[in-house]
Amino acid sequence: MEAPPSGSAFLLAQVGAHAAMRFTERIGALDLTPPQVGLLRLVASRPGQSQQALAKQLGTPATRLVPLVDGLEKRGLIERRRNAEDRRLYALELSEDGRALMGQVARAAASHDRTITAVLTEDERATLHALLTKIADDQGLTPGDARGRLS
Amino acid sequence: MEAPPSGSAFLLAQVGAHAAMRFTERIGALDLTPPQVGLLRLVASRPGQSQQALAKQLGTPATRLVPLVDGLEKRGLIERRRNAEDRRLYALELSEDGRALMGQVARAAASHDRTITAVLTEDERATLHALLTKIADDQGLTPGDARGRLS
DNA sequence: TATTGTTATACTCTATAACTATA
DNA sequence: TATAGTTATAGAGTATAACAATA
Repeated sequence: MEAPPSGSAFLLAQVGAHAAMRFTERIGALDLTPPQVGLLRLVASRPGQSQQALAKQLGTPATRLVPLVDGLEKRGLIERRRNAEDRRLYALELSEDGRALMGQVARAAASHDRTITAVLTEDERATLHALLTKIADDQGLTPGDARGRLS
Repeated sequence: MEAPPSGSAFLLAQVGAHAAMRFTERIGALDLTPPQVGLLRLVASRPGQSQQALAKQLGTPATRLVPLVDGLEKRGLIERRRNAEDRRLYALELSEDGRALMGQVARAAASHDRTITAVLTEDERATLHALLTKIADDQGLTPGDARGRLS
C-alpha cells in the first residue's frame, strides 16, 4: 500500500483538462475552436480528402462536418473543390490564408507547450514526454488522434 | 530546436482525455456520471454543507445542483437535512448506501489507475506522479479541483 | 433588503433520420 | 441500389432569469 495520495490517472486527467482549456483560450484569440483546429490540422496534413473520409478519421458523424466546413469556407480558410472523376465527392484543401493561419496555430501551440511545462527542467521535460508517449502507445492512442475532444 | 516531435502539452491533453473517458466508462458501470461522482466526493469529504457552498467549490451555478442532488436523493445515496438554525439551508450528507457506493468508486479509481499506468515500472510511476504534481502546483490546480470536467 | 433553493426558459453542442444528386 | 453531401429535427447538457420561502 505505497500508492501515491492522489492517483496518477486522476492527476493526468486534471492536468490534461487544464492544458486543453488553456489551448482553447489561445486559439480562441485566433477566432478558432478546437473542432475547427482539428479539422484544419487534418486537411493540412492530408489534403484532397472527402468529407466522409475526414469524418471517419475524426470519429464523428459526417453531418457535423457540413457546418464546420461551411464556416471555414466562408472565412476563406478552406476550399471545397469538386472531384472530376466522381462528382459526388469534394476534395478539401487549405487556402493560402488557411496555411498562414495554421502557421499561427503552430506558433501558439509551441508557446502553449513552453508555458505548461515551464516549471520543468529540460531533462524533466524529456522524461515526461517519454513517459506520456509510453502510456499513449500502450493505450492505443495514435499521434494525430482527435477523438475525445480537443484540437 | 531540440523540441520533441509532438508537444508534451498536446500529449498531456490527449492522454488526460483518454484517462477521463476510461474512468467515465468505469463509473458508468455503477450508473454514475462524472458530475455525480464529483458531488459525492465533495459531500463525502466535507459533509453538512449547503448547496450554494458546494456549487462554489465545484465552480458551477447553484441551479445545476438541484437536479443533480434530486437524482442522488431519489436513489437514496444522499440526504437533504434541514439546518435548524437557518431553515433556508440544507445540510447535505451521504446515506449508508452512499458511503458504500463511494467505496466501490474508490476501488474502481484504484483499478483504473493501475490500468492506465500498467506499462510503467514502479519507479516510472513515481516519477510521472512527481512531474504531474509539479505542473499542477505551478499551474495553480488544487488537489480536489473538479473544474474543467471530470469526476 | 439579502440569501437559499427552486422553476422556467433559452442556448449550445451533438446525434439521428430523411432528402438530393450522383454513381 | 448504394454513396456523398445536405437539411431538418430532436436530444443532452448547461447557463440565465424570474420566483417563493426564510432571514
